[in-house]
Amino acid sequence: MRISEAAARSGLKVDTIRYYEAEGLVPNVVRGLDGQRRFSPENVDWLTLLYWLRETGMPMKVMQRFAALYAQGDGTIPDRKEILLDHSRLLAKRRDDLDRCDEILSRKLEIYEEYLR
Amino acid sequence: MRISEAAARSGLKVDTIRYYEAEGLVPNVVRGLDGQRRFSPENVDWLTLLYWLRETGMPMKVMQRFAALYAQGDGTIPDRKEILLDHSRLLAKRRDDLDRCDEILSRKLEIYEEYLR
DNA sequence: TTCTTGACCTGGAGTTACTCAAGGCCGGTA
DNA sequence: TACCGGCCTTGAGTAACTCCAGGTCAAGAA
Repeated sequence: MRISEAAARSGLKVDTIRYYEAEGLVPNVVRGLDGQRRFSPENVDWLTLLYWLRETGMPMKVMQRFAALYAQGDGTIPDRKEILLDHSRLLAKRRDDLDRCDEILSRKLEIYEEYLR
Repeated sequence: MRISEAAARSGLKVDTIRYYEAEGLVPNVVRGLDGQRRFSPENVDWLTLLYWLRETGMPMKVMQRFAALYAQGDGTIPDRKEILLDHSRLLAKRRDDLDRCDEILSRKLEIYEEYLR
């Protein structure tokens, strides 16, 4: 499929996909005879994964490493697993941060309520 | 107190505090006779709030607006309340994102496990 | 008293991760 | 044939820090 559809399906913007490809984050993107990118379903799966990793705060350097491993084939699965497990721990930390912030917000809002009475 | 202590207490870095002040995010910071910033406990509370707002994804423009309202006194509390409520809704969205990503990660990890057997 | 150290200051450059705009190609439709 | 939409590349712009150079100043050591 074309880049606009890949964007719609993955959640990434067209510009971001091109940028990610240039930075080596998207292996195996082929071009048609017209020079345009063609995305396979596997490409789109990969982009979708990148979308969620980014959305939850994975730095590009890590994504780059992850993509390099992905490009090297199934032998790198243990390493990739390690990266995803690390990220999963980051998610837990972020959830804690959200809880902490929620707490602070509700305390602040209570104080506001008192002023408003 | 001095800037390094304000940084330690709020979670922000020294550089970030100076940057935030320059951008108008930190009202009422006074200077000593030596020209150095002195932070009151109220300043530190404010910085701590900014820390958590940033940590959970509030854009600087919003923080700027929030700070401007704060600087104008208690009359702006309804507006500030609105901003914090908006942010609270953003937190809920982020929690959903984390759940969604967790799901995707565990599916991916399952697939990896299968390869590893 | 002079020297050194450490914390602070400003201004400006560098970084990350996009994001947008300019200018150009190409295939399909009116 | 003329236009249009979607694609292309290159390069500039933006957000939010982050770091660095070069300088001041107060306080303790020699």
